Amino acid sequence: MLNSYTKEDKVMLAIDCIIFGFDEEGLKILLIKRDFEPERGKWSLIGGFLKVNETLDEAASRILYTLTGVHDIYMEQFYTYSEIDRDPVERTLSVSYYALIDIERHNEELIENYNASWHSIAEVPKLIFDHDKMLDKGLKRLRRRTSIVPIGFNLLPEKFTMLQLQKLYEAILDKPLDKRNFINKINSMDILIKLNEKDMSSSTKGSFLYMFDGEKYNAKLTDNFYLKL
Amino acid sequence: MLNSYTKEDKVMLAIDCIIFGFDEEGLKILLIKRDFEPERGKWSLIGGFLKVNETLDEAASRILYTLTGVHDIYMEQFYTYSEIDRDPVERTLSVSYYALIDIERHNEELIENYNASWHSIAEVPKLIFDHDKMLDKGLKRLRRRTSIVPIGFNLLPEKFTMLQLQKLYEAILDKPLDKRNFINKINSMDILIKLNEKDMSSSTKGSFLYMFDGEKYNAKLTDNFYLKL
DNA sequence: CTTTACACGTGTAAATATAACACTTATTAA
DNA sequence: TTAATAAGTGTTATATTTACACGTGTAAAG
Repeated sequence: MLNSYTKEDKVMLAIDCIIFGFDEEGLKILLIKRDFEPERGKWSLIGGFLKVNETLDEAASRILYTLTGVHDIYMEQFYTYSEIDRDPVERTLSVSYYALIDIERHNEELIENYNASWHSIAEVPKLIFDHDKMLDKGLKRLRRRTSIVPIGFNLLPEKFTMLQLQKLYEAILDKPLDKRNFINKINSMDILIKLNEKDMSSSTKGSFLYMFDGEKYNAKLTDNFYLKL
Repeated sequence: MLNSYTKEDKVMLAIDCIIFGFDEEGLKILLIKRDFEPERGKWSLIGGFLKVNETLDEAASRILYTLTGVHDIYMEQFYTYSEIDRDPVERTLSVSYYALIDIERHNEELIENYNASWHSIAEVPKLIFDHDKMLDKGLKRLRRRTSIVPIGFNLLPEKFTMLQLQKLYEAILDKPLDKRNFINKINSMDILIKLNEKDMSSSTKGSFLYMFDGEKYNAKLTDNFYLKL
């Protein structure tokens, strides 16, 4: 804004989204196999273009909804990519987001229609354009964020066991955690509700189910309160 | 990219830059007083528009050079703002950067020509548009980054005293630090070169000058090596 | 009915990291 | 020679993090 308003250049803005999910096998991302040129048949993050009358968050929500059939997905914008030739067809910048969803809670049919599928984070194929770079940065951001702020719950069903939660953190941080230390840490934060309900699928004894207590968490947000796992 | 390439909307992209500087008085930012509409006479971050043939980093560098006369300024992109009416004149998104410069090393004349001036971080006036929000987020990012990665040196002259470095960190983190603990921490990182040269301006005894050792630092980057101040 | 198998749940001690704290030293100017 | 001033330097106490092992409850098998 050093100059007055004159006709400035305009560009196309893509939104590309890393959709993270989690199951017994670990951390996964949702990719689509492109059925159009360029790069037909190659794997790609989920994306779309910004419309002139929506915000980036709205565009990201729209794109996420289109593919998953789910509203109100947790997401965070993390970087804007602008290499001149990043998209070989036309000058396009891309604002990247990552999103966290409960892997059970999405529309299978939509995913199939769009040629999408889940890939373990350790076995992600080569992606188009600069999507590899995006994934790298997004994953790093996710790691940093989850170890500070309890956003990981977005990857779990509403009710979960302590072991599930631990496995989730292990998958995200890509390192083993000590069971007792983990439980002590989580409990000391006092942001979980312990239910009078057990998951009996994993053992004869059964393991208690927990829920994330968003209200308690929000009440604590004033102090600089964080995890560090 | 769920759809094939058709005519997608295009938008104007601004780049807005928080230029941080540091002197005896503390942490400062460079602001310009707008001499054009809208918001004439109001304070604003330093900005400009992306040209179709440059990357965001190039645009940011260009804008920084225009105002300061300095090349190769340390900078980091941190968020892209997209509220529909953030700019009342025309639909414009803004990619925000922060930059760190040695406050002594810029072109006074240019700054005057552009109606720019330095403002202590504690006394920043109301800014135009969503620039307040940008500053808030940028400052938070700077705080987090400086306490992890030694980027603070970019705000100091090449040679500096320990006390200067401590004052810098105190200014960025906005909290007092213990002198001995600070020096021990910094020394334990082993990324400074102690010069055989003293700054005599502050005391009769004089205090040793140091330089940041970028090579040593880079060599250590492999391990997860960080400050935590 | 008893035993076995299995994962759940729990606490303490050692090691490490952080935080608190005060005096001696070098130099110049009075 | 003395006084004044900021520089430089280590140790102890506290807090945090890590390491580590066994009793418990339940269902299925015998």
